[in-house]
Amino acid sequence: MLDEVKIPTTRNGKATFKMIVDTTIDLFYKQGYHGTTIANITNEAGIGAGTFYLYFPNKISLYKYILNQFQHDIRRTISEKVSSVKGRFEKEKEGIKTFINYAIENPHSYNIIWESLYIDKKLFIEYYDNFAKRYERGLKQSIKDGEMYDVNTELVSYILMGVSNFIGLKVLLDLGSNHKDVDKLVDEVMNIIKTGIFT
Amino acid sequence: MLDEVKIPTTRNGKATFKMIVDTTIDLFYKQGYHGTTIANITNEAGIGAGTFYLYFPNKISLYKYILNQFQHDIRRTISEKVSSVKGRFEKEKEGIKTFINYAIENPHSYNIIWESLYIDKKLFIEYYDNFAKRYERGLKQSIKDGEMYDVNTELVSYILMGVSNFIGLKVLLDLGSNHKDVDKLVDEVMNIIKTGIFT
DNA sequence: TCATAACCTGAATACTCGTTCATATTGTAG
DNA sequence: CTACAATATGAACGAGTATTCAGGTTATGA
Repeated sequence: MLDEVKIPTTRNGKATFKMIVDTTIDLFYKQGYHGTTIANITNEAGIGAGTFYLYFPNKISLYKYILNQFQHDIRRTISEKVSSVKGRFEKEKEGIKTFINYAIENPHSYNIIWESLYIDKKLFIEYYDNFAKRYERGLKQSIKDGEMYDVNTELVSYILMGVSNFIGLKVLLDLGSNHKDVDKLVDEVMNIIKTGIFT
Repeated sequence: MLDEVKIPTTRNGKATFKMIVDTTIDLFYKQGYHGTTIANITNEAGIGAGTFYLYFPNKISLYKYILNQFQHDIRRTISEKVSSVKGRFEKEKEGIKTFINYAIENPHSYNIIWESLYIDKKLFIEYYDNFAKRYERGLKQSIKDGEMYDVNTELVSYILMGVSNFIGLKVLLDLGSNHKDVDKLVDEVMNIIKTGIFT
């Protein structure tokens, strides 16, 4: 899946590799996976068409490489932020805040992750299944600690993913009224779902 | 946008038109928009390649036609079901239930609607913006009637859309544990979000 | 019955795209 | 300085693709 990618060893090679990846992230965001051609990528990156195949055996392997990068980055970012906060309610709030802020700072990631459903359904399922399971672990701990009612953790994790994804979508696509202050927006969202879920 | 579509007048023409639409819905679901060719459609439908262009000027116009059909159908189905129920909480429950049941019975619709984000972002924005606004109308009425706290209706509508979309996604893609009984599943979901939102 | 509008055809056209390959240029270890 | 591995090139190839068109078939209203 990823092992087909050839990581360059020299300084020049690394620069070219990075150029390909960065250019592609931008193009996938703007034109989508199917709307982006190898010619688009190599032209924009200022390299020959053949150079692309020095590092990636085909278009899909580059997509998977980028998707994987975002998955790791987004998880690391959230878990770092959340771990520095005490209490499940505050953790959830921080998690959603971080998720949405990440989406705003990396609008590319959002599009690219969702698009996996239309590139290879397995990738999409893997991603959300995994995300939900990580979520559940935290929720179960909070129930043990008595910070939360004994809810169905699986359902709650999907509910919270749904909420953060759609609020993120709203902010990203600038749907409805504008929300410049994400912190305040998330505070409001959390207030709405608070008493239903938290002790 | 839609006026380019030529609606047939004779019995034979109508049958061919319907054959094209039905076949395409199935193919878009199985192979995605970009993965489906006109040749796929005409072969599967058992018609000549040229026949396609008798009714649709191009592939995108057929996609828009199908998207529009689903939008109307899904809205009509939900509003019919919801109107026969009294009380905002029961209405919301019924709405989410109907939405998820619709998704299960028409798994094609879900895929096709979401895919709009990667075909023409405007279509996607239009769809959810519109859906949210309809949602808000109902919520505002319920606030007036004293059935609901004075919440931010815009946020609540996105929260509810997020919840129903992700629970629907979970059911459709068979993520995590199975839920054969949608009614019970939705009851559980509604219990979780109940006290936070409803009086 | 027959004129005519609606319907249908599929080979041909004019692309575009992913990928390959023979050849050329680096950078650097020894 | 040199050999050689890593890096780079872009024209050429082949497999598709959406769409057109010149010509054929059907159905129906008068």
